[in-house]
Amino acid sequence: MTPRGRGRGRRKRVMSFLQPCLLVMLHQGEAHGYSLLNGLGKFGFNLDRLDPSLVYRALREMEAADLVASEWADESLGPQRRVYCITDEGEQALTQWVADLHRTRQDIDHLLAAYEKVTHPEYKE
Amino acid sequence: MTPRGRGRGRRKRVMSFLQPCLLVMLHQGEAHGYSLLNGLGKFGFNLDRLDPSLVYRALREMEAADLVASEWADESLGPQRRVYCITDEGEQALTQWVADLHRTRQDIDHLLAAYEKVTHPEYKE
DNA sequence: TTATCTATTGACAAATAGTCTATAGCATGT
DNA sequence: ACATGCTATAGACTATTTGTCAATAGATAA
Repeated sequence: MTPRGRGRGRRKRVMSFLQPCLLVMLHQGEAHGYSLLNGLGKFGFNLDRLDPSLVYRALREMEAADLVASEWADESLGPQRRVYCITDEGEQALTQWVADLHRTRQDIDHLLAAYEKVTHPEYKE
Repeated sequence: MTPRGRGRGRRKRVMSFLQPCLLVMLHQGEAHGYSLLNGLGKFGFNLDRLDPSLVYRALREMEAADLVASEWADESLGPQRRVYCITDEGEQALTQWVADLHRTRQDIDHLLAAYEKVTHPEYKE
């Protein structure tokens, strides 16, 4: 039966990272949902487990927040596809995301350092 | 009135990071909830906005998952405090967390690199 | 015409996170 | 004695975020 090979795995951080990844891709140039979905592979997502609806939903949410804008592309080739591009507000939001991610990175480093300090103690006063 | 200075801010990543931080602290040595709460400041948490109940809940959840164990300490000084220590299973889980965080760190680096590549293009073919 | 791939959407359920309030012992000041 | 405040923990309830599933629909290949 193979009921959609997706899902069925344990839950993982997805959304927390999904939106910024999409924004970065749109920052690089406009694209439609399906191509963005496939592009996520490069950002560490496992495409076999990633439900497309998450991506489309994220795009719609970002559009509602005016971070992206979209319109139907009528190339009369294949099904209709909605093409997204990033807005000025989206670029600003992305700048924020980037700053946040830098901070998150530092926090992670700090945590890893705290862990490794106890695991491999060089000195003990 | 000052209705508890906490909360009232916008939502932030908290829990996703809370459990590993607590585990790392317990990896360093046993402690009770309140001291762990205060220790979170070193991991980038804003203690004024962090609701203690999140910490206690996280501890209870980790105990339910056998990652930590606790007992009441009866020092007859101040209110009863529950002292937690990490279990073997908790250490294993922490190892996992650490590996995950390394991966997350790489993913963030990748994303930041992708962003900065377009922001400051050196070459354009 | 049936199946498959691209493409998008909507409804719903589960998990996670956040807020507020309650409890209770002890310490300090008045 | 009493109010206030700090340490310490717990519970209920809400909101938000994630994850799953199923539906729709055009195009293309068998």
